[in-house]
Amino acid sequence: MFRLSKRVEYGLMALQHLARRSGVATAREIADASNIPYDLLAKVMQSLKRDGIIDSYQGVKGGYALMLTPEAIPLKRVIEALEEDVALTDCNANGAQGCDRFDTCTIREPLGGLQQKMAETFSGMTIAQLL
Amino acid sequence: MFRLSKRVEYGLMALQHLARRSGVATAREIADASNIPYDLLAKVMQSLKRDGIIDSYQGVKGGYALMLTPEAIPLKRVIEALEEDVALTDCNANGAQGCDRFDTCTIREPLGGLQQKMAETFSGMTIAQLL
DNA sequence: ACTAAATAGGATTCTTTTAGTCCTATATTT
DNA sequence: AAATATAGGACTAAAAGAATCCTATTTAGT
Ligand code: SF4
Ligand code: SF4
Repeated sequence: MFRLSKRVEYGLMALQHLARRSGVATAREIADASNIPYDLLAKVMQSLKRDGIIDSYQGVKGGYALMLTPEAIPLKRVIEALEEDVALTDCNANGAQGCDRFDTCTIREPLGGLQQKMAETFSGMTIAQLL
Repeated sequence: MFRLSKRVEYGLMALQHLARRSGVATAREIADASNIPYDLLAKVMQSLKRDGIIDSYQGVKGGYALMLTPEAIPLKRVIEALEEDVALTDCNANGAQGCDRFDTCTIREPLGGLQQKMAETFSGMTIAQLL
């Protein structure tokens, strides 16, 4: 329980790699360096690109590069770029539609506070702290 | 991602219920009150009992009651009583056996720190804060 | 002694999520 | 034109999570 998904782990490794080399790196290069499945990493990179955390260059000599300084990339952003529905509870993620018990639930509000604290923790750590 | 398991949600509801009534309550009563599947709750209660958070009484007029004051039951304990392998990463949960990349992994240590912060968050909130 | 109501716990099944793979299209450099 | 990259859809496999079923044991009350 509470595991970071592989997508997120791979994403962090990739961002760390990019931050260290501060230049362009290909998905293949990163996959080889970190021993992660290329196909999966490719998807992860695409998601990070869509979010605007990294930029991409196609074709030969292409690859990926950071769009921001490592200090400006909190883990929270990385996680949310790679996973939808990041939340402690269904209600927290999708409101009343997320859970039948929404109206009667007696633990919903306190858990909302907890979620808040979690978010702060993940906002407080950045890629810079992985270097 | 990051969802509390149903076991944990149900466990928290049950503990809240017991804390509010400060006496004995049956699994059936709690299940009905909170709209949760009885069979599943029954397992959850057994786990909480094994951990020593609650006590149980068998037979007619039996049920469950808190062994501790609500203030003395941090969420961390509840979660760990109900789930094994609570950790952000496989390595964090099972050490080197948990992951092939253990030796070469470059994000392991920083994530360890993050896990630490998470643990503090969950230690800092107790059942008393659900009342 | 018997019955009813409760916990204890094993085993199994169903569902959902996560991880991984495969294939094709498009862009760009040489 | 060929080689090397990203882009992205579709699919499959594996694992985790949730729920259910069934049987045994304990205990209060009659
Ligand atoms: S409303 Fe209550 S039961 Fe439903 S998801 Fe939120 S916390 Fe869980
Ligand atoms: S060693 Fe690295 S890859 Fe393996 S589980 Fe830990 S963080 Fe993830």
